[in-house]
Amino acid sequence: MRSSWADSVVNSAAENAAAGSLANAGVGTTSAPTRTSYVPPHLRNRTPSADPPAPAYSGPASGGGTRWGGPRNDLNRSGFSTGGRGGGWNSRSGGWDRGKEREVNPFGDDDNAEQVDSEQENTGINFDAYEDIPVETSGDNVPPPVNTFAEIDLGDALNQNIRRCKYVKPTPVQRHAIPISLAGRDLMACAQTGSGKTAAFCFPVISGIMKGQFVQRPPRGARTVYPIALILSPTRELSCQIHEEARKFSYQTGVKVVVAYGGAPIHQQLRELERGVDILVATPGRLVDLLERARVSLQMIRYLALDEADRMLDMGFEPQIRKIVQQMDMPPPGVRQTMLFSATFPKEIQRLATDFLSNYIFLAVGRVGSSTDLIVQRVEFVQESDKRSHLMDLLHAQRANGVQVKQSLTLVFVETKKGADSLEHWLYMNGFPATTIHGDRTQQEREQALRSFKSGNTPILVATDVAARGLDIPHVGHVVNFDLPNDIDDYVHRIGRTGRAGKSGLATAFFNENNSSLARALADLMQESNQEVPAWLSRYAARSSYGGGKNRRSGGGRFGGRDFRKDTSFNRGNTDYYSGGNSSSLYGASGGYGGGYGPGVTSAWD
DNA sequence: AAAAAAT
Repeated sequence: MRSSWADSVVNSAAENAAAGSLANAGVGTTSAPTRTSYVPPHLRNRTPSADPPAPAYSGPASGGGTRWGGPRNDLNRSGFSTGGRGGGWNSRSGGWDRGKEREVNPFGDDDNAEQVDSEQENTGINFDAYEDIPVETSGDNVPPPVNTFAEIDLGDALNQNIRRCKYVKPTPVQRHAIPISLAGRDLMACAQTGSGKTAAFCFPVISGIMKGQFVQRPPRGARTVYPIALILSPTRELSCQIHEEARKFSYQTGVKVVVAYGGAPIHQQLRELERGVDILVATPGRLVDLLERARVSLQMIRYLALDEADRMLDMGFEPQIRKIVQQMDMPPPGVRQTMLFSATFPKEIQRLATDFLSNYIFLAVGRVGSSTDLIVQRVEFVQESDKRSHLMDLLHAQRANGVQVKQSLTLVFVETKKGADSLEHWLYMNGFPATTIHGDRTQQEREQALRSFKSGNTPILVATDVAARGLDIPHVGHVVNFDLPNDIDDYVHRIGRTGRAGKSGLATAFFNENNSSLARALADLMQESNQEVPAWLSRYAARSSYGGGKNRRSGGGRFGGRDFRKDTSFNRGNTDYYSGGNSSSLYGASGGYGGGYGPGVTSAWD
């Protein structure tokens, strides 16, 4: 049985489904297929007279609905009975009772949002660490930030979940991104994970789905589902994590969140989809599969969010993303609302991303604890042949220091999958319980490894870059870059696995001649974040030509990126990007934003 | 050159 709220509201629009592209080929409906054109969300659900032509559907499935949701009184009449569900957003206080018992409580508490669970410590965020974060916004008519959740009308159910999550007040990225998103604007946001970024794009989407009336469902029996929001991420584990968070936020809102990713049996995911989906969280490959099977249609997408957007648009992913966003049945920019989030945003990628955006706002949020350096970064010169024994020394020292194994996890990044396996084996042989996560392992093994690491069962995780981005693993006290990445942005993401949510952390890197191309960027980054830069590293940095190449900091300064529309070298002859009304605002205690790549400015990361 | 992402 379908159980997304949308299904409960209306079961209609057979003619649209029948007319809709490939998705419904062969799916028989009893109504005459009436070709209708796409109706943008802002034009839907007006008064009956403003609606598109009269509903044509008179099939056997229901007593009839209207296309695009129809007027509210109509929803109240037909929708509730067909779904057997109560409530709508206009009668929310009395509504949504059905399904409450059946929805698994993702908080694991007794359903009382007000109850304080003292056992469940630190699920929240250290908000004190966010006080003086610099924030920069640019674009036309930027909506002002909010200071409290109360200022925004997200709805009772969502507010209750916010309390359950112990979010007391919005983080900087939430303060700025939520009003922008609620205003319906497209957004390119440079913000650290672990500071409530997922919530920043989930809250407005959930709230919008709850309040919106853009409802569209295929006729009963059609196996195609029509999510209203799509969230894409570059790794399966990250998609899982976003799904888990989104489920908390949407608990008892009636908004249904489903995740789809590869490496896992597709049938269970298909079953979940058939039960109804409003928000689909997915990795690109599996989504393409679902689209080609016509099990998912993007026709009704109103919100598109790309997490780790710079990764999603880099060489490896770009074709797939273009296919999903531009070559299937997704509404174009300006019709859908698009939000791109990442901790780093190279300018080349920003330019690429404009293909997906419409009159967007750029938002940059400085690093967590920019004034207090929550992550201590160390670089040590270690020859390849000495790396293992050097790592062993670090681990022994850690153990000797009485760092509780269960309390402090160590994440070791290596360059290759083979290298990960062999290092894990060697560690294990030497008495350090370790596991590994990389793309050559089965999905089951990957998820098992992550669970085992998180639980402290194997407090050392050897990982490739599959674990570099977005994963929120509490208690990672130490990130070791056993092999340094070639790109400074990857380094930034990797060390961001520690020092999460305002907590402190340590990052150690093993550097040798093989990494000389990274020297300059690494030295700059460390200096910008007030780290001690070894003299030998500075010498390497001075020797290496800057070249303006890949390792140049994408944003410089305190942010993970700056709005490339302000960079003349990217705008020569393109006055569009200068189109007036560029408003810019700077919040924070660190003084005016200097711009450029000058030294001495605190760096942004993650 | 490596990593990730569908079967």
